[in-house]
Amino acid sequence: MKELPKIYEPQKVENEIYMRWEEGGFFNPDNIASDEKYCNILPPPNANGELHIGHASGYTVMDIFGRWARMKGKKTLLLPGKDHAGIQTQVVFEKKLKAELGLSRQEIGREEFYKKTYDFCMDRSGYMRSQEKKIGISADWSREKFTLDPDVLSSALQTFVKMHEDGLIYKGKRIINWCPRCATALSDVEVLHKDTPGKLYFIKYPLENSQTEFITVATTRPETMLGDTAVAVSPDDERFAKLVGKNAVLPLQNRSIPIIADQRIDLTFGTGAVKITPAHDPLDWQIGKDHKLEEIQIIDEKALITEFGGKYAGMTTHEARKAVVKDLEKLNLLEKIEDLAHSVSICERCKTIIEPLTSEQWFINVDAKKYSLRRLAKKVIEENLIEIFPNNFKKILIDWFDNMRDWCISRQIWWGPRFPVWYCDNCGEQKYLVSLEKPSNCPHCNGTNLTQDENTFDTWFTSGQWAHTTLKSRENDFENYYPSDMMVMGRDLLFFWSARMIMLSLYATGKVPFRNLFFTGLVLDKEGHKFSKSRGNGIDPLTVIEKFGADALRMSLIMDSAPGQNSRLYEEKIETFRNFANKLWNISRYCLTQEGFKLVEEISSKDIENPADNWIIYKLQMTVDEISRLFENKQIALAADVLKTFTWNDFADWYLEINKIEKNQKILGYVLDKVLRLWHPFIPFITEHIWTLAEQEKMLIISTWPRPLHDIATLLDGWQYVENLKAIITTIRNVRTENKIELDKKISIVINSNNEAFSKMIKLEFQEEIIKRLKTGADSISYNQSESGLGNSIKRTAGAYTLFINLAGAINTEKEIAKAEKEIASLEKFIAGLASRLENKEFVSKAPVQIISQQQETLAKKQTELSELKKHLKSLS
RNA sequence: GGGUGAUUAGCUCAGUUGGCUAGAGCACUUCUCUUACAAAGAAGGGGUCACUGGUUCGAGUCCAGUAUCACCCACCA
Repeated sequence: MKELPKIYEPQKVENEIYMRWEEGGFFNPDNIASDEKYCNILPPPNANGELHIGHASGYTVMDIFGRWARMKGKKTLLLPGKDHAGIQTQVVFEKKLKAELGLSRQEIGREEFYKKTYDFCMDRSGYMRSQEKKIGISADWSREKFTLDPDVLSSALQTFVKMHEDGLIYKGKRIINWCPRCATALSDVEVLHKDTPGKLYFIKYPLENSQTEFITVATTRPETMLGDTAVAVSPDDERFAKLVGKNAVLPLQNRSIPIIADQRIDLTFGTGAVKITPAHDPLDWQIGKDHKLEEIQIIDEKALITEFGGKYAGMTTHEARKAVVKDLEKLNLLEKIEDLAHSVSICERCKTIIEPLTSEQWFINVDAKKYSLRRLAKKVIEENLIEIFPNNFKKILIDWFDNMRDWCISRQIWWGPRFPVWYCDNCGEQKYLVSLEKPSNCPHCNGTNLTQDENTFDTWFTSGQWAHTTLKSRENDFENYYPSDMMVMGRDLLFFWSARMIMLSLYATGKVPFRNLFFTGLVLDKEGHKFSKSRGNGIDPLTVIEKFGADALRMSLIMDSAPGQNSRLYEEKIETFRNFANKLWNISRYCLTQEGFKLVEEISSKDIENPADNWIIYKLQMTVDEISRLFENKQIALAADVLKTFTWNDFADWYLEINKIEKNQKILGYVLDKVLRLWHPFIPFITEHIWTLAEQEKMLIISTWPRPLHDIATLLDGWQYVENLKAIITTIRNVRTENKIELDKKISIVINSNNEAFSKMIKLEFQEEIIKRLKTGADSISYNQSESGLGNSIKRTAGAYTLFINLAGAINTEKEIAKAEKEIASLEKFIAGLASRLENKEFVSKAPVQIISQQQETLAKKQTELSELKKHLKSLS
């Protein structure tokens, strides 16, 4: 056995291990023969940058479940990919183009821009792929996909064609969210709302044919009055009842506009009268539709005032607001201005203020007669055809579907797939043809000059189909792996992505896209802030991996947090898991350097030679059971915690120490074998590395998950013996520390027990040797069933035994008395509580028998302890 | 305006179907470089589980309400 370093050095082994996994073909499910399958289509990160810690967090969760499934013998497919990320990538790449070449996209033209952006995405994808490998994700790279891959895309566009045939698609002029900077329409979810201090302007609109009467409206956006086509009041508002049906004169524009009544007006807000601008406000647009009002577009797509804005034409909205307010003041029509906190819509990508505009766009009717996307999506969730974890997200998703409005899917950007919609130059835009391929001629007039629709798709239209389109390009994959078992995503993608995937996949395939939907929380910095570029608090996964190793990063991302709950990440935390990895390394180092050591896959009951073997096998059995149960419940953080306790506190702290004295290499090899397997999904690199050092033939990644060990463990008895032994040792150490006795000063111990447990001390020599050598400093141990002549010793209860520890005069009597008194007080209190509970008739009649007998046992034990302690106190004073 | 989550040790957080005196990591105190590991070992100290009620034999856990914080949704002009 070659010399092993004292410190585990992940940097030296991780790359090589990943390469061996890849070359072994273990990520490709085709190489696994099994009837059981497991599939997780990985969420595609945006191919325009690099991985951040949030990606790493999600990937870790996915990989843990994936490796677990693989070890359970399932044909396991983790399918990776990248998203072209329409608007975001265009924003990123335009900036890059400007910074590096000083060019705008208009200057290089649509075709060239698309080509350059594509190359950019390919380049980033390559880099991001290398990052994903560093994290250790066991994905099948031979199946990697990009949302713009021809097969993936064509499958997604077919859904559009089908939807069009089914009447779910319509094109229409409607009010939409317009980002003036991105120069495109946005869907509702791409708009953020930000509370901002603003002003509420009260403007007097003169009544028609009157010099003295006015109706006063309140608005936060006075410039939009240029496009007003009505004033609305509540039908229940008596103040204005007599004005309904009359007209007002729109100041500055001198147009006559009707005063109408509408249920949607809140008579308690402002003056109760609202100016209606159908072209520039969503609610006004609705009201305008219902009252057949004219729409006057006075703000254009660059957020400038149009020709319909009269003398304000060409101004920005900001300039127009100032000018309008000033002019109204001059006319004495501005009644007052109040401060008002209200919420402003901004673009999710560039934070520019959204201008609501009416515009010709493509929409998906999410509640069509023939097929209601949102109702059917809601139904599968209600019926638990998709299990959502944690479950509280289920209600949020259902509520969202209930309130969902039609989905605007057209964008006026260049980066992304164009609509498969064709217009004939002859027939014009009124007649169009939907077809994946460019038609050779127009079905209406046979003309051959056909041009494609300029619009590109909302990026969520294609990524919303990722769950099934990715499986369509290889024969049988769809049949084999759809629906997938697991989908993991950050909770911030709840509406953007999970909702769209459920709707679109359900529609396109008739089946749910996945059976389990697992939401992860956000990863925050040490202070609980989001990681962001502007804050400059980002943690680069690669830097962390370089410093602490991928395994430590993985552990720190999934442990100490509850599912769906946000968690914090910082160096000290990662360090503790790096320390754990090192602990596991040294445990293995000890094992591997033992004479004749090897990993052992199976044992039988006759391999158990001493009580410690018995004990550790029992503990291992409990751990395997517990971890398997927790995995089934998707509680991976708790599973890792249970395993950590077993590894460190049971195996390393006790079994290894005892093993140095009572060697049984077979059990040692067996336990380490199981420990490595159980840890592998969490920390694949170090476990695989140790596995290799142990000269295993097959790699750990494809080894089998430990079975429950009941067949062996049930044969065992007396495992509690070691628990008692631990108590004895701990008690002696404790007494030593309390009395400040140096370890090299030897003490003598008398172990006394007048109960049955004493007779159960199966192997006295074994016990004696261990007590002496496990840092107790005991040099003589004797056993006695009577207490006479032990008055000079410190007396302690340890497990089923009473110890008399003779410190050879070093005893601090005063301290000992104080301690005994304190202990007696707390014991008495505890016993009183327990006794009264056991005397309670209701408790005895209603509580489960198990609980009652447990508590009776405890009571008896504590009562004995108390009386012993009292005797001890008496002997001291 | 609606919703969700959080509130447990000095700090960061676990706590599964309600059940023995509520746990971990970090930090803290004392001791130890003992032949796997000082990135470690040994022994400790530290908590009215935000508050008020309720259900229950039994509540950190379930229910109702209150407070504070965080996040999400929303067409309050």
